Formats: sequence, structure tokens, C-alpha cells
Amino acid sequence: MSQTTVSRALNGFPEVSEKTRQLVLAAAAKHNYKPNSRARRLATGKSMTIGHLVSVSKEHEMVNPIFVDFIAGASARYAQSGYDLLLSLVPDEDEFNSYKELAARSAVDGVVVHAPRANEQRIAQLNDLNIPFVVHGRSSNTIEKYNWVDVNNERSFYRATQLLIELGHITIGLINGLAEMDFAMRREKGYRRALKENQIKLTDDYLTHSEMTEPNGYKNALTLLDLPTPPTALVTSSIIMANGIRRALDERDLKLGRDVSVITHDDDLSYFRDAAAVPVYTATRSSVREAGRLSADLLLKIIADPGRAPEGILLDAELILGSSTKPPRKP
Amino acid sequence: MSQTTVSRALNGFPEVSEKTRQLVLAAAAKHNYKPNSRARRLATGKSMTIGHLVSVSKEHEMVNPIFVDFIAGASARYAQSGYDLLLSLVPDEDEFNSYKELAARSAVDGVVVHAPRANEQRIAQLNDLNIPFVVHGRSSNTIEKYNWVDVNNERSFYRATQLLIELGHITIGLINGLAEMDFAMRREKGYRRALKENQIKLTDDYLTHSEMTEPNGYKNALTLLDLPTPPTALVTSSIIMANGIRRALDERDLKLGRDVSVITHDDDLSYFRDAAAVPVYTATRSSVREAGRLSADLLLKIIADPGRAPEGILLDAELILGSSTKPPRKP
DNA sequence: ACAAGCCTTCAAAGCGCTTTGGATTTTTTT
DNA sequence: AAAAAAATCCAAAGCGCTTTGAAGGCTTGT
Repeated sequence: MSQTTVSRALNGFPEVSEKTRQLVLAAAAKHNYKPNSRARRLATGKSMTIGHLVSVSKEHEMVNPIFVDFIAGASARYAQSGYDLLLSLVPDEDEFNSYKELAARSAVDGVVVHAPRANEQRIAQLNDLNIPFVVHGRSSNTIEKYNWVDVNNERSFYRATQLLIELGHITIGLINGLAEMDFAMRREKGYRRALKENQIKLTDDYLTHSEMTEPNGYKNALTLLDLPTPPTALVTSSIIMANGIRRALDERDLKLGRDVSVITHDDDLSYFRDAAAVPVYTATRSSVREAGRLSADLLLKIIADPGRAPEGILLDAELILGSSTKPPRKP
Repeated sequence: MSQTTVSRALNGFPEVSEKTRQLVLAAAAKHNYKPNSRARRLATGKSMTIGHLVSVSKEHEMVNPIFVDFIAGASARYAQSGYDLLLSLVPDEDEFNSYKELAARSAVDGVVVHAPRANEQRIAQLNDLNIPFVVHGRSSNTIEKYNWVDVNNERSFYRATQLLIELGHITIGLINGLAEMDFAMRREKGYRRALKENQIKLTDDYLTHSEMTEPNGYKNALTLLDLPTPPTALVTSSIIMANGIRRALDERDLKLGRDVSVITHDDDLSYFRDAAAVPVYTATRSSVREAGRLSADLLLKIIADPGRAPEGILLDAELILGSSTKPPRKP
């Protein structure tokens, strides 16, 4: 049997009879034959690989655990379509060079961009490189068209803040992610809008920006609690920070909910799933794993049809009531 | 200039003069030329790719965040040596098939095995497939020779338990990872040995096994605290569970350290770095990122020299004193 | 000045597939 | 039964590199 026939049988071309195809498939299965990826990729001109470049800040060397869940969502989709996932953690200063290199040696058919900043250089750069990509998040100060999957951060944090205000809170702190991050900026915007609409004036002292680690949650909560007029409620961007906040409250002998209300954004991380009947935290919840799935689907669509007009997928976070929010304690 | 000369100049062969090489390099830099990965890999017969298969339990769909930090460590090493990192999250039931498929289509030059069980099938299977691999961890009930990088789990937990006993604790609980995991088994062994050497007899009620999530830490701590004779000290396998334990203590109005002592294993995760002058938790600490680096180095060595005798690298966790351990409270 | 020897360059083969275009066989139509 | 059409199959080219084996250009020694 000729090489051509085998190749066609394996790749589902119609020129080969069903009988022959079955024969080929049986033989392949028997000998555990799979076409060599390297040869196949050279012949087809496709890399059958999606790149995920996540940048690691040189100073802090930190990698946000949400990536695992995001990638868990995406990975399954790639596998279904026969794509491999190439992961690269790059120091943020040579982020662009990494993209350029991947493009030059054409190692990937597409990439997903993680953690975009409010004005993100990578988007224009990737458009220039002409390599299909999807951004997980958006970039506010970018005019270029691009594909993205994001949560409605502004609205979520507006609602969260609004909820606290309706409960009677006036002094509300925001423990946010790094200031340059797009999601952090949008969340701050939502927070500010709610305050403004309710004629609440707060200085920027009630606002912190940092990498969303547990220790930072702790530290920033303490900072806010030490203000002359400490907040009676906190909004925070990550359930990991919320863990730190709880530790700070604990140390100050304050009770979560009773003494200080907390609303957190909840990415529904598998190792922090707040799934009790009454969740621990009132939260703006949106599954980052689902975002991973959607991003993967979108990227595969773009690759299949390069002419496609850029698309944005906006996910609405649910506002889930838990036991960490109560009216402020009467003095 | 001929293709040969260019290829040799780029790949650092001695047959090309320094002058020519500089010329070639300059031209390559100018046009941002990088040899096409696909072609190069076919020609050399190497995939220049390392596979990381992490298995996702079908039911829980969970991915342990320690992978991010481990991979962050490994990824840098791969990049240095020109290797790509192929990440695949596979449902645990078709773990083996995934390896087989990777081998058949020869998509990787080596793999690292994550989260080995006490008797791990994959080791024999990979030896059969004859594909270079390193295990992050070990597998107790495996006779095969293999390369591994592991922490001295048994000794760490022996020391941790011993420390609690020396402080005066008698009733000590262990909140461990899944029972089938090798690390969990070893840690239990260390815990039991310390108890035994001190003639302390405890039923298995003081021992829990589960995936190491925050909610499980919480739940299991409550279970232990609700025993007729509640433990005055707890040892746990993950700082994420420790967060859950602290929540449980908080809910019971118990103070970490004062009322209940806790020692946790600390993988030094970037988002949970316990770096205060006096750490929050007394901990057996070992950087999983460092383990990632070492595993990568070892794997690259094996690939470069396939004849190499299998090697094991045993890391000793430090026992770090924090403020979560005190003598038991006098009743 | 010429042969020997080394340094440098090159043409061509080959990596293991897919894909093209043509050849062969089988089926259908007249 | 012969011709036309459809269904199969096949040989060979090509994907973009690396690598082999041989040729060309320089230098050195006599």
C-alpha cells in the first residue's frame, strides 16, 4: 500500500475507500503508529502549537496561580483539536523579543496574551508580526483591533461597591492588583463610580495596588485598618488577597463580616473554590477556567479563518452573596 | 553564500571562518532570521521540546498551584538550552495514553512526571517507552531505576512532629494530601515515627487525607477540632491548607499558635511567600521552584547523555520557626 | 615555481511526512 | 460489449533545514 494512501486514510480524505481506511487504521493502531509530528509539521507548514507567554516580573519572580486554571481550561480545547500548548515564562523585559523569536522561527500558530496592561505594547507588536492572538483581558488605551476575552471588571466592582454602600458602609477600601494592569484600572473605575454616584468622598489612602499575593493582602489590609478612620468594608481583587485580609482582621481581633465586610473577586480557582451553600466571601465570581476555554476556542477559530473580524467576548461576573458582608457595626 | 555555510555559521561549527560567521550573524540579525523550527527539528531528528503532563482528576478537575512555580523554575532552564516546554493537562485516566502518543509521534525529547503515587505505573511505562524522564517526587513501591528530584518528606515531617512533641504537645493531628500520593505517604510515615518514638498513641481519627485545597484545610481542621479530645497541634502538607486551617480556628475563636499550634509544609510559592522576619507559620520549607530548576537540569543532562546511570536528587527541607507553634495552653 | 596540506566553501542528499497530477482499476452508461 | 465516468491508488516532488563528501582557494615547505 502506498504512502499516499496511508496518509490520506489517516487524515480523512475522501479519495480513499472506507474499506482501505479501516485497514490502515487497524494497522496503525496495531503498531501504535502516529505520524511523526516533526515531519508532519514541516510538510503541512503548520506548527500545530499554541504559545502561552506569561511574563514574570524580574524583581518579584512571581507567577499568578490563576494561570494554571486558565491554562487547564484552554489545554483541553487544544488537545481536542490536535494542538500542543507551548508554555514560556519570560522575564517581562524581553517579552516582545520572545514573541518575535517565536514568530521568526515560526514555532507557533497563535498565542494568547496574558495579563495585559492598561496600555499594552504587545498588541500592536503582535499585529505587526501578523501572528494570530487572543488577549485574556483588554487594554484600555489601545486603538488597535484585536481579539479578547474579558470579564466586565468595571461593572463588577461598581456593583460590589454599590452593595456595600447599600448596606450602609461609607468608608470602603479597595485592595487592588498592580496599578498598570488593565483589570485593576477598570475595577478602580467601577469602585470610584459607585462612590461618586453616592456622593462619598474618600482619599486615595483607601486604595492600594500590589501584586495579589497573600502577604500583600495582609499588609495592605493592615495599612488601611491603621488609618485614622479605618474602613468598615473592603473590596479586593483576588481571593488569595482575601485570605491575607482575613489574617489581618484576625490579628486585629476583628471578625470578617461582623466588624469588617469584604467583597472579593473570585476567579473560581480550583484550590480556593468557595462552594459552601453560603459562601465564605461575598464575591464577584467568574470562572477563569471558562475564560481559558473561550479564549482557546476563539483562537482556534481565528487560526482556521484568518480573515475573521476581531471579536471581543465579555463575560459578566456574578455577584454572589456570602457571609462576609453585613451592615457596618453600630459604634 | 551557500546554505551550508550559513547553517554552519549559525550553529557554531568550526569549519567556518570567524569573518564569515560575523557576516552571517549580522545578516541574520538584520532580517530577523531564525531557522524555521519545524524544518530544523525534522532535519536534526530532535524535537527540542520537553513535555510536562500534569494529570487532572476527572472528578475534581483540580490543578495544584505548585505546578506554576515548579514550571517557572524549569522553564527558564529549558529556554537557556533552546528547548520548548510542552504542557498538557490530561484527565488522569488517559495519562498513559498521552505519554504513548507523545512518544509515537515523537513530539518530545523528554518528559517530567508530576505528582507520583506511592506505586506509580507511569515509571515502568516510561521506561518501556524508552523516553527520557525525571520524576518530581519518588514512588515508594517501584523497583525500577529512574531519575528523580524529591524533598526528604519523611524526615521533614518527623522533625516537625518531633518539634511539637518537644513543645509539650501530645495530641497532634495530620492534615495530609491524598493518601495515594507518594509524598503524603512519606509524610505520614515521618509523623507516625515521631509519635511512636515518644510512645504517643493516636487513632487514625487524627489523620485526614484530601486534595490540598483551602476548603479542605478548613473542613478537615474542623473535623479534628470536633473530636472528643481535640488536637492541640496540627501538621499539614500545604500552605494553602494552612490558610483553611486558620479560617477554621478563627471560626472556633481559637488563636493560631496560642490555642492550636500549626506546622505546615511550605513550597515557597510565589503567591504565598511567608517571608516576614518571624514567619507566620513554622514550616518545613523547600522551594518547589528550585526543584523545577534541578529537575530541568537533570533531564537535559539525561537527554544529552542517554547512557547515564539514573540519579536521585534529595532536597532537605529546612525547618523554619515561625509564630504558629507554642507550647500547648495549660487547661 | 610546484606540490602538499590546510582552511573554507559548496552541491546534493536526506529527514518523514503531505500533496499534486497522473495511472490504474472498477463501476456505470450507452 | 465498448466507451465514459467514477473511484482508487501510486510515484514523485517538495516542505526548509542539517549534514555529508567533495571541490576550490590559500598558505607553507622545498
